[in-house]
Amino acid sequence: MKSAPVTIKDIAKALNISISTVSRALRGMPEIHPDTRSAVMRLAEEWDYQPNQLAKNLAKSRTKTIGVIVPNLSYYFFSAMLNSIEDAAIQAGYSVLVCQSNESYLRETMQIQNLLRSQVEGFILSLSRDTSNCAHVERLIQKNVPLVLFDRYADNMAASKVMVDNREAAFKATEHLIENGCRRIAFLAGPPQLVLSNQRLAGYRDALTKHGLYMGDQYVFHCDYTQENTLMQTLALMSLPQPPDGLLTVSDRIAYPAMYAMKQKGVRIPDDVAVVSFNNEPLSSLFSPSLTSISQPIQEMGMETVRLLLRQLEATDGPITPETTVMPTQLVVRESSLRMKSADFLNGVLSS
Amino acid sequence: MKSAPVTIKDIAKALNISISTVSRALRGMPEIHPDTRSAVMRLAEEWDYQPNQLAKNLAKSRTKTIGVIVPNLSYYFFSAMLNSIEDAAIQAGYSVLVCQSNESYLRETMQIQNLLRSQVEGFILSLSRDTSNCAHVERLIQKNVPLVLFDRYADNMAASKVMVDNREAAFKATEHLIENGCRRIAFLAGPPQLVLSNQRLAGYRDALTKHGLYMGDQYVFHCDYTQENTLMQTLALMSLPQPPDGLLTVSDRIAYPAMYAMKQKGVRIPDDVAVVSFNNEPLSSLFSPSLTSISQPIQEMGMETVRLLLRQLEATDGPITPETTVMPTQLVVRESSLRMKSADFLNGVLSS
DNA sequence: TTGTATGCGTTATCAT
DNA sequence: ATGATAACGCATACAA
Repeated sequence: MKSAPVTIKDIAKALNISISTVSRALRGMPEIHPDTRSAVMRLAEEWDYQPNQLAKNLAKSRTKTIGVIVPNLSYYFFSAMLNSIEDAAIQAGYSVLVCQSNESYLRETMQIQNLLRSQVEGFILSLSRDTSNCAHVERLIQKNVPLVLFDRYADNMAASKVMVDNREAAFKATEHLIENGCRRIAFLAGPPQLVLSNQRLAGYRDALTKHGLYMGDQYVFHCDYTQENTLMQTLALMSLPQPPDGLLTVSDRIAYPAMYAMKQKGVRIPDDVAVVSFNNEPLSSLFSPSLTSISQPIQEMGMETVRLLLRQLEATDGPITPETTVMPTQLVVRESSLRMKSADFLNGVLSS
Repeated sequence: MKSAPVTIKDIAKALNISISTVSRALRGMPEIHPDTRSAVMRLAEEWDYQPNQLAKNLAKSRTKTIGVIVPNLSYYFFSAMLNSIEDAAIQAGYSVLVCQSNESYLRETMQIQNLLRSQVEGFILSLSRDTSNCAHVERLIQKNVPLVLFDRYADNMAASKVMVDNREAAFKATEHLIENGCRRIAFLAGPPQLVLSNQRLAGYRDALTKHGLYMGDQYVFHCDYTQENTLMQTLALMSLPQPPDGLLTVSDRIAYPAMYAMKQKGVRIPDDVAVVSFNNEPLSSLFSPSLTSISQPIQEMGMETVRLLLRQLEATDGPITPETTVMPTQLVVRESSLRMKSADFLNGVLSS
């Protein structure tokens, strides 16, 4: 039971002037007489007038709003990206509508439709785990709706993308394990339909091959990002006839339960199994052992994503050719992968 | 550069009928002739017609939308609450607009204003860390805008609230520490302006007093929820002339860095210091030692929050008297607080 | 400097 | 069963 909100019509009536004058005064147009303006402002203030954004947007046929859909905001990576995206968007005068797909293809499709109906002018999108069919995204592209994908994208899509060099990152992570004496390196991958998971898998294979350690994918297991599933996959991995002595995981969120399961089994980290992961969440440094992880430049990725979208939003002449930005990663070495032999340690100390 | 979206007017023109007929057909009104309806539907489908939600809402003067403002979605508690709230809201035919205050009072005020302008019909709100002045919320109440606060609320506000029994929870957590042999129990509290922090502080004091262990607040330190600050406070705590042998923290998010700092200092957990915390995040069971924590019924809290809001939204006769729901918590005991003396252990084994 | 009139895309109240 | 037409709250081109 709330009273009807005050409109410019109310103000106009009270002041005995026309609504257009009120409208102009409120928006600070220069042609308005100072007295009129101050009278309008006073009343608006006093009545706590709030412009109706719906009406405003409808009248201008513009919302200056972009829709953001991510799989799940409880993942550090996505909530951090959201913050970065929001900052950049606000900076550019846009506001943001956020939705979660909850890793569901169906929900993703519905969210796109909802946002479309809410007249968002463009999309920033990271695909759900269960999205293999991309017809819904293709339709956006066909309609020339400005769109940028980040992190979780699909191949063969004529859309702008922002991502890190997943292959290279996995390659250097794997090499790091090799340098630390690992010979049987396992990979806890993500769902097979995730491009980024496959790219990281490729980097992992390449590194092993380069060092003559590739023995097929017997050490590759796929996880679905849930804790239970990861625990199971890890146990399966460790009960292999020849258990691994090194482990690469596709995400910190997978590394945590994996490390837990191994510790429960009496496996020492890094001595028995060295671990490297992806994402470098703030928590990864607090675990014991602290977790070596690939860090992504989240801040910059968010800004870049918005930049690519703005380029499309503000394009005047025809559809824009999609751009892809590949950003660099950094391996943050911590305890979970450091197996310093005493000789190496001494060398390190002496040479510094 | 996207082409103008199709409207009912376009469909009407193409079919040579009036827009009202199209509108009715699209909404499945019974009075429409089957042939007309199917013709309209066909074209709408073919052209991928999307109703303009702005226009719809403006015409109906209803948005069926509720605004949710939380401090930060990267906290597990808040993103989990959001999921629960969204589910319940959708269930009731409402959609949700989410905003983060980023723990800033200013931002919180702006978000409220933005949501108000977007014509949300009600608010679900958890106050920012920096919110001590509550004029912005009071104004909502004065305007009779439906509103429910959860978790982070302020006292003396005539609004509906959902929370857990913080005092009781802290009391039983502290008693648990005492039962496990702790005699000098410290409390890493949150910012002093957070009501929930003070309530937990009260429960902590009461438990100590009851057992004759209260020695003033020399063991109470306030954290601001950042990792760095928590590390510092923990180090300060441990360098007290008589360091604590038990630790209660106001949040898992504070417990993680605290445990990390202690381990760095060679403090053994739980032997030297036993730890109990709040929130029972999924990760708390993966740390080593696994973390004893107070669990809140997030799913139920979200549903209850929405229920209280709906009661206001759908009230017809005058303003509703605010309701407060206090929900139960559960102490989930794990390794960080379990100091089983060998005798107890044997008893436990023998009696089972 | 101000007012009038029209439109934004839809719903809803009249008629017909 | 369908068609005009007036809202909804605001912006804006055109008049005055």
